[in-house]
Amino acid sequence: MGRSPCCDKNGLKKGPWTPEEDMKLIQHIEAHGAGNWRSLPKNAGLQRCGKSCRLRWTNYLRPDIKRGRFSFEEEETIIQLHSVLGNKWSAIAARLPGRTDNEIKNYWNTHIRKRLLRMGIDPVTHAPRLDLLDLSSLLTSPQLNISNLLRLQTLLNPEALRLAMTLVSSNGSDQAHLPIQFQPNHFQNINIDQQIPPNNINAASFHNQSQSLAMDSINSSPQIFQDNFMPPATNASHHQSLPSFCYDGLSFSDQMRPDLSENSGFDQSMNSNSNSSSSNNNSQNFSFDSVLSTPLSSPPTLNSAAPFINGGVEEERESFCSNLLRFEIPESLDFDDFM
DNA sequence: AAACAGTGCAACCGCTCTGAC
DNA sequence: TGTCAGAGCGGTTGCACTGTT
Repeated sequence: MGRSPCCDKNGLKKGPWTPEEDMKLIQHIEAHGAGNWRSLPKNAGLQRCGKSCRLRWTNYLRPDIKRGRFSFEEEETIIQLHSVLGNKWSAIAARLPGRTDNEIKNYWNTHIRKRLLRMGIDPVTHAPRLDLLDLSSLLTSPQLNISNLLRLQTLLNPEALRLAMTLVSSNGSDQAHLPIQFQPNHFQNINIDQQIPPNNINAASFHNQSQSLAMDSINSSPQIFQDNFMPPATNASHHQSLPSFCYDGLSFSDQMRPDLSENSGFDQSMNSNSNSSSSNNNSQNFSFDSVLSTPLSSPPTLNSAAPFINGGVEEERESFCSNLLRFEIPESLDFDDFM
């Protein structure tokens, strides 16, 4: 629409800011306040365009900017908010005092996104995806066999799982032991995602969480993987001892339920989750309603994160990231605020 | 020790959207 | 209603730092 460029490029400096430029900008804003970015460079004696000044101020020089590594809580909050808001970095930044949208975006792209991908979680949808996992490492795991894959079937992308099954079978497993679910064309019948109402974002989100929790158990340590996915216990009563977190409202059939040992990391994770829920009514039943009943006055709950606050190595964080994917969203949270 | 590759981050670009006038 | 400035966003670049060979 014939709009003039934001600044005259001729004679304007680009690139890293010098301390002198920073001082000029800070002193000018302290004296006159932020705003009028177009005229600010001239008034402040800066050879920069207004946009560059605005970005420098908002992303770096603002006195309330918090520098340094993201804490565990911040990281958790980013993931939680991103699952709800998507790439609305400014909206996310508004919930993280001292952090800028640009900083959060960079941190997401360089750290969180990569880590979610390594965990086999789609950073866009926050859904677990086996095709994003390092399948080769899974397949070389001594714990991998048909039984283990059977246990994974409720959690993973069916097509990817079928590929895994094919690979395992080709490695010498007896295909005669393949259950009916793994026969050709059967996976489409257990496509979990198809059971989620396509427009029910909340349901899908929490559905993703439950899958993410399980995926994290798989990914975080071989021992947990073994605990959760070694040959099935024959005691069917285990199902009854499980919280119904994974299944409520999702129409999982009994056949699709993972058979988890009572003392598995998965189970413990579930229990800790229900224990930390403000709506916990001492029942192990977990429904979306209970998740949504967290009071608005409290920020997104940071469950059991204390040992890793502002510390801990990357591996620790990864092994603990079941919490990262655990959401407690206040029922009265007005999502319109974000939009 | 040097060369190289990988990584993280600040900063920029180009575009769209929003609200004030 | 059109124009404009500011804000926001996704993508990208350049450079410093670090780890590996």
